[in-house]
Amino acid sequence: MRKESSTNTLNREKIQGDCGMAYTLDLIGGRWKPTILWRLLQGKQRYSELKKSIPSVSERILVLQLRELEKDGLINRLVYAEVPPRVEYELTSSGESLKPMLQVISDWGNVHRPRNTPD
Amino acid sequence: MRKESSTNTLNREKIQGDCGMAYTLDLIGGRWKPTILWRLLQGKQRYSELKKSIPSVSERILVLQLRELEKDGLINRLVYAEVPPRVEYELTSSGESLKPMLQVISDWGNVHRPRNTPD
DNA sequence: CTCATTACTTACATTTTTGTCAGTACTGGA
DNA sequence: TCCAGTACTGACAAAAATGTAAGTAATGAG
Repeated sequence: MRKESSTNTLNREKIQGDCGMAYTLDLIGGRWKPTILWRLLQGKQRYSELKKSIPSVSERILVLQLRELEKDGLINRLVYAEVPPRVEYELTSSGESLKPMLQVISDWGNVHRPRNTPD
Repeated sequence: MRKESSTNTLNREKIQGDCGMAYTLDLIGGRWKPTILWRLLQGKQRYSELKKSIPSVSERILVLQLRELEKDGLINRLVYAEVPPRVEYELTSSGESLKPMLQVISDWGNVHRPRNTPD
């Protein structure tokens, strides 16, 4: 998915190495990652529950974002040897440690963003 | 640059309307925005100074990111009627209000990221 | 044997972001 | 007239992110 040595990738890596902010933002910056993390802060969730609670993601993308969060050590994927399959996702301790930060980010946004009109 | 009604764009807008976190992350999430904001937290900077302090950005992208930050109300663009031209960028009060949040994001990243080896 | 259930994959297409490189506009001074 | 200096802009190209639609694997219930 990523070329190894495009200027784009090199720049990304360079910035992240220099700047904690860029690193953090890359981890939580995917389209659906904030939503997923927010859900998981409420506790462990099955794949199907996540899917239901975020109806506009396609499965492909949901899985993709979950895999990245897992690779980055923010969530755990718990597979139960059952049929039909059961897979649960939960925050790692590293993921949990995001909580205060996510709260601050959320608060800033809620103060400054234009709101959706509730119907 | 953006189609108005691609699923992609609609999803972005929907999420942002529902979730302060997604809104905030979209504002500060561009490749060079954290770096630019970090610079500007140190004070007003001329275009040429920004360019010099971030040597790997191309001018086109630098300008693009500055324009977006401006559109989103985080920075001001001050144009002096001089020749050769002089343009300075500074944080708005809204931009300044990001400071504690950026600090938290930066700190989290610095604790958790793998470091660049200093040469 | 067939079906329902769950958690995915795969192939492909579209949209968005980022980057390259060359050029422009202005004007005061040599 | 020609050039230096500053802050851009434009045409084009590559890479990355996101989305669509259809299919797969396993197995216990009926």
